[in-house]
Amino acid sequence: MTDAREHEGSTGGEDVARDALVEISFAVQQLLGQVAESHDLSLTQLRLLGILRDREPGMLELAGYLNLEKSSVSGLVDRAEQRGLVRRKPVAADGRAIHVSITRKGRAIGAKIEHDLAQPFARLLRPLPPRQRAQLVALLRRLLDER
Amino acid sequence: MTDAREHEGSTGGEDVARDALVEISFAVQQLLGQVAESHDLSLTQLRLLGILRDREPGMLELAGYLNLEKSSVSGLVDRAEQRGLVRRKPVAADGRAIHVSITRKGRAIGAKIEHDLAQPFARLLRPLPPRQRAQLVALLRRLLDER
DNA sequence: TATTGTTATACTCTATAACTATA
DNA sequence: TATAGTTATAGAGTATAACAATA
Repeated sequence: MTDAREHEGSTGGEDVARDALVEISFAVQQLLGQVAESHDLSLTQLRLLGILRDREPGMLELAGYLNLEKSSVSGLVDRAEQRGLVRRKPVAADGRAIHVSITRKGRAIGAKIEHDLAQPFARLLRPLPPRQRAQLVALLRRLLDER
Repeated sequence: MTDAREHEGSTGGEDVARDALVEISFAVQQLLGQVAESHDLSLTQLRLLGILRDREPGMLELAGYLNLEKSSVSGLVDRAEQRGLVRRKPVAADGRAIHVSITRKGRAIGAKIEHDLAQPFARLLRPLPPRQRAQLVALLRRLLDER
């Protein structure tokens, strides 16, 4: 939007790239948010279910995954537990610790949301034929994996 | 993550594409959020400043841009106004309406944030040489523009 | 009556600081 | 003392419903 590229030592195409990334990021977040909301879940709750799909972390570990304070996670897990989506399990080896696991209900809702996401993503990706789609994935993966 | 691709009429590569888009979206949001937070702004407040950079919308219009209820926007603008970032202006032609405009201070902070975003985005994009970067932009633009 | 915006209320999300219980 | 987790508290963000003022 600005003409920063004129003044700084940019490699070129940096701002259009930034704009495109910002826009796609908001588009995807909106999409995720809408589907989650249709199941009465916030994006954070959805992330929680996603993390618990194949893990049973403690609260601190969970805070790490979610990039939240442990006290925030307490509340998050409280609300999810009240809704029967997750469960706190005492840890035999350490009386202070607990592990958080997903319930059958939580897993079912997660699966339903994942299913519901297929359509919107298919629509979003429709403009790209398979070859270009693969190209996009390769480019994004390179950004993500070399972070 | 699931094997949905086995059961539904997918074009192929749909889930890796979805995963990549979700991941990049969270990465970008985190980046934006961190820079905004370093100026004590939420992502929504940052969006607000961005919208007001070249517009003076009414509350309903603003709610449309932000995809929020008008009452939510009232609070949002309240807080931004208290911090001196935006201003409510009465509209001569319609006694019910107001226009929201950005203050010099708001514009300055927005500019500072935009400046601060250059580095992190440059780092994120570093793995891609110019040609591939252009390719990525072209692919993303096609997704975004044909929504 | 319809429209623009605000207010009242309630809940989620988040953080900081203080606390409890266990190691 | 250090660590895992919770609680107390506060504020932002959001929605719904009711309201006030103007059109």
